[in-house]
Amino acid sequence: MRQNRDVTDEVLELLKQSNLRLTAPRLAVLEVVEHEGKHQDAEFIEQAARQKLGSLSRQAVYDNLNAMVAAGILRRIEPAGRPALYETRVGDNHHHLICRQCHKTVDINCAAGVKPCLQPNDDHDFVIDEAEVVYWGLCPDCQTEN
Amino acid sequence: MRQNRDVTDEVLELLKQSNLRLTAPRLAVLEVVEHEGKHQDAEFIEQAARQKLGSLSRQAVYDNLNAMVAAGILRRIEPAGRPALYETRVGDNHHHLICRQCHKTVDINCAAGVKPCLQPNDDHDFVIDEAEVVYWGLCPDCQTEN
DNA sequence: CGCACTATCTTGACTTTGTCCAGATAGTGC
DNA sequence: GCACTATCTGGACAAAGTCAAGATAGTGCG
Repeated sequence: MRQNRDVTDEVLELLKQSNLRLTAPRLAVLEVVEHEGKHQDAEFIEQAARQKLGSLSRQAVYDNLNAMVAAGILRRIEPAGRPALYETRVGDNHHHLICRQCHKTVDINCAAGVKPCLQPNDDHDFVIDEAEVVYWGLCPDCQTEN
Repeated sequence: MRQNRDVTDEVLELLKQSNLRLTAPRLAVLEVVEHEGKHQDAEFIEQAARQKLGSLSRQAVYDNLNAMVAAGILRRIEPAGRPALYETRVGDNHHHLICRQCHKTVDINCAAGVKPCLQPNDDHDFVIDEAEVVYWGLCPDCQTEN
């Protein structure tokens, strides 16, 4: 089965490079993350991908999400106290802005663009490879609701 | 019972202001977070506080940690994929640097010092109150172990 | 095309981290 | 010393995700 009409050649290439096979569950998960709106959690992805396929195990969803994060095809963000979210925009090291109330999540462009975009004054002799930034606040809708 | 010899008057004042009573479990939890080393998780705090008191329920630990975080006496950080950590240094909006391998966590002074220390180019009309930064890397020990 | 190799999927139990609930206990202000 | 209610206890429960073992199915190669 190759319903890869919705998956770019670039991504197919990435999958191949990581020895990741083109399975129906994998492509379904990928399409959900790419097209069903950004920053979805595993629960949503599971439901949507299962609907596409008819049936799909939870484990296949987690396996695929983990495999594709490891391969650099997806990016995972883990906001404090919330389930992990997945997105396809990788490689530009952008950041995230999350509403404290409704948890709406939007991308924030990173001025530097490359990791680590920030350098601490004192690195404690660590080798730092990433500066992860989460902005917290209230979205326009939640501001007026108070 | 008032074994508050190890708790500063300043903290006692903060507790009082938040209607937080001076209970043995509360003081034990506070002392652990203040003195047993920074950036400990709930599990460690529970063990250490229970040892101080003889017995202590898990729920009391979580209740106290949550209450004191809400009161601004403790700060909670939640590194991706890890249990929450607690620390007493509040009010200076410092950041954290975490080893990807052993999870050693150290404070990173924030240049600005006040929240939000970073402002995105485009705030999407959110009201942003905090920029949370986590630096990820390898600590000196874990660099050499490879 | 057909085979073998092994990545992936399925099912279902399990783990970790933490919350909810109800009743008993104990600080605190007056 | 009392009342008021914050807090503690014990135990069930919940969310998010992992582990394990066997069945299934992509893929490269001949």
